[in-house]
Amino acid sequence: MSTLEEHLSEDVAVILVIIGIVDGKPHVLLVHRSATPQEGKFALPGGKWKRTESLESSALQKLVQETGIENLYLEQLFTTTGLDQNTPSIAVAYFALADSNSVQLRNEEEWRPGWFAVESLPELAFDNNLVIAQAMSRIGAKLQYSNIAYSLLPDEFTLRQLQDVYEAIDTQPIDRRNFRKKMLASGLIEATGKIRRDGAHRPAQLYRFTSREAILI
Amino acid sequence: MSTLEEHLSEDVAVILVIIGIVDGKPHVLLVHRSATPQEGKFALPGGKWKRTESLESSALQKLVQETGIENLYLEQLFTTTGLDQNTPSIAVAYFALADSNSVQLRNEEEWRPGWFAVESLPELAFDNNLVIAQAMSRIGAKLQYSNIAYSLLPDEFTLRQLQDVYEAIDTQPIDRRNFRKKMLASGLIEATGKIRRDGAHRPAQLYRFTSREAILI
DNA sequence: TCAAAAGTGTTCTATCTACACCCATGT
DNA sequence: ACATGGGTGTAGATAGAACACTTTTGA
Repeated sequence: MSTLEEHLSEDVAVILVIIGIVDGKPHVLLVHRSATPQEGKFALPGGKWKRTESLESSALQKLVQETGIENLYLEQLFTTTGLDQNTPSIAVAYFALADSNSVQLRNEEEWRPGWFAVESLPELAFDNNLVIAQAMSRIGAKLQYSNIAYSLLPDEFTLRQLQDVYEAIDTQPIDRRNFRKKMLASGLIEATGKIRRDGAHRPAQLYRFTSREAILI
Repeated sequence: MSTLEEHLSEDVAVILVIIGIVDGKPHVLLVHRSATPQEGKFALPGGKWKRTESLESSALQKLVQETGIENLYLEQLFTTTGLDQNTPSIAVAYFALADSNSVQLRNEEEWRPGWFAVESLPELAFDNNLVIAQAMSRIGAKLQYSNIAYSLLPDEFTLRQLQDVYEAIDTQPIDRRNFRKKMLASGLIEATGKIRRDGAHRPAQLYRFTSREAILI
């Protein structure tokens, strides 16, 4: 890569808001900045856009690198300027949804990636707090009229797990009976026929999403 | 500006989907490309991002240049790569809504800007047809739960004019009585007390938007 | 037998849809 | 007087919200 191209590639960054549910609450994957600028702060994972590929490819590649998973829901959020006041640059933000139990965090001394509860984040580098807030807002809206929750859960799940995801994002309780009716009537999920025993109570039926591609309803 | 900076600035473009209603149908403002690449085709107006300002400022400046209006609704759509296969670059697309009767088109021989009906567009430069389709989809959705229609109309308007806007975007007829009830109940508009006479029929009351800032409902 | 979560139906309420007639004006 | 678009109310259908008891299991 020529010196010119190296310089050029610093102009455009891709950053990722990777959301997962941990302990029933939405968490975001953050890394620790060990280099300037904003050294010592936590920040969203990201990288430079490689001019030889599309933005989407760059984001997807970073997503796989951070989570070890291939088929997560990934959507562009927006593009901002001025991450860093000193060097004019633009950052294209994406958000992704992941089943946190399936994610394999990178174990790197330099970055120390980890899950952080969205409701109690520290002050992050750049405008990352704002970017995360926007992502949560978009996810909340989109949960209501799409099946993107598929990306927050394992292939098979109980209706209670599904409801937990909705309640974690909406942060308000949902009536169990109405939720079941609505989800089943939507056609987005179907029973697998299997049941799961996990405690001193009636076993729960397992469901799956009828499609694991994003669908608007 | 140094040679390096000139080169850098070519990497990021801002393009605008400016939508207005002409003859009861949605139209988009296009310009004629008189230079390579894609010479001779029509395209969305746009320009290079100036690294000394924010993306939003660049878009707004271009918007004023094309329409002569300051306070239009402007929203970022998304960012794409590969407008031109040869030189890797990214384009940040915005859409704006304008009262076409208030717009003063630039009268430039080189660009020849004009309004084109969205439903019968020619093949445009780059992926502009796709960008416009996405903009229309977003506008259609947003009309339902916001007041962005304010930007498509003059300050004072009749309920019929407002309904025409909605029908032009949705491309399906709406019941007049239900529409009036819903709009008035929403609180987004209020009567001005004035009436407008324009023909051999009962005069219509004029309304205004209670707010000319974007509001979600 | 007890605790804990799963499963299930009905009533009420609010919202959306469909629909027809009179009113004010200019010609 | 007539043609044109503005203005109004009601009834039926649909979707969402509220709400309590029985079932199955493990300890």
